[in-house]
Amino acid sequence: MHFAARRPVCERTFVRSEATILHADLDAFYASVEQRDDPRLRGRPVIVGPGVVLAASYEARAYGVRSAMGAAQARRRCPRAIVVEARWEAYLDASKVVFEVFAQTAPVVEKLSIDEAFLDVAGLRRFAGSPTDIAARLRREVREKAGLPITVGVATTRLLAKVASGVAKPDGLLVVPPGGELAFLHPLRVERLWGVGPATAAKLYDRGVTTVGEAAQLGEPALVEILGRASGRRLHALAHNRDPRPVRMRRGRRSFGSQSAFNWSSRSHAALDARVVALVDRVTRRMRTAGRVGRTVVLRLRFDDFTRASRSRTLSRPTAATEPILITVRELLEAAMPMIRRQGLTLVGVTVQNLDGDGAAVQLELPFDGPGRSALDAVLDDVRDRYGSDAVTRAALLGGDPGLSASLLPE
DNA sequence: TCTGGGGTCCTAGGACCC
DNA sequence: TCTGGGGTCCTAGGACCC
Repeated sequence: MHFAARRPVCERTFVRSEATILHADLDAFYASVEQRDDPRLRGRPVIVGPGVVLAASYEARAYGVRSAMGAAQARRRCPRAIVVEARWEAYLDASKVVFEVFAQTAPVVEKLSIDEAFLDVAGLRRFAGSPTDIAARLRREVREKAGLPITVGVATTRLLAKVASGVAKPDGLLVVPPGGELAFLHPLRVERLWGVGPATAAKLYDRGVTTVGEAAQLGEPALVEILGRASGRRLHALAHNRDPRPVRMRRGRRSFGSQSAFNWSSRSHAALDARVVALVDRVTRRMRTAGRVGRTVVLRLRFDDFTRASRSRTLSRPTAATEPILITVRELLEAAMPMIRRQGLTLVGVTVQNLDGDGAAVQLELPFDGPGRSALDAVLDDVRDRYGSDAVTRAALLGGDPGLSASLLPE
């Protein structure tokens, strides 16, 4: 017998009787695109670089090559590896094709990065089959249309779907059945959880915690004490497979940044300034293309010993113009010069955040192109594009002269 | 393990206002 | 005049992810 149990509405996002969340993740994405486009690379260890490993094919990973590894070390571990230079346009094109398949598969797609997304397939059973069927078909279609291998995890929560795809990689499909969540999750090592990196793992090891189950047993107060409030609570929730966040369209980005390695050993102030000008130019150009403005300008520095520092200043008005941002960055840089002279410099970066007054009520001004729904739709589309579909419910529309605008209330 | 470039979120202290 | 507590904004740093 199979029927939907009645549950209080407030539990709907917490408890699902069916695993309907898919996490779809392309395998060794950049390397797979290279193998797809050059038959000579198929079945062979491929490293996308150069300089640092951006992606390694599974053949290369078998030799211990990992992304973010230095090229020299990667070559030592796998001398036979073929190193190719990244082709960003090819990756963006491939990603576009894959996301079109996603969009045709589910009504709600949450993009996490160029090569992975969550899909919610709840309510599709009658005309699209079970989530398992849908996931299998998705993998087939990505293979056919994009020529790429993809792994899909299916579960009742986002977290678990992501963990499942991680376990199933490469070129796999793993469904965690409802009721079997904790049995699947608890034996895994804590690093499998989203947000547990080396620093958090080390703190947990100190307390003798190595598996998700052990973390779950520790209890929330103990985890908060070890990791701090937000991280402790989150880890406790995740260890019990409580991930109430629904799959939703992503809200817009929150910053624009650019950085590049820089060697201060030349001791040339002119060279450093030229680099900074180029960074500011790149960032502001991207902002103008996207039609976004920002208020907080951040100068990022990395020193010879790989420690980092940042210096920031918040402008009185948001902007995407090169000049005010460049002036600000130069002032921050001037103030930081003693530190740079003392500690050397290996990287310099510029980030602009606080976009559109982030967090506060946002005014979105659009030209009013006559009465009717078109201007309204344009404003709402803009809100949706920037802040996600759920933000529309928080947008208060203001009619006025000369334009129609929406005020986005803080969450 | 000698390290690229793009992001996100959280914390904590100080300034400032009421 | 002295004082408390709360809220918001800004700045800097840390951890994590792809």
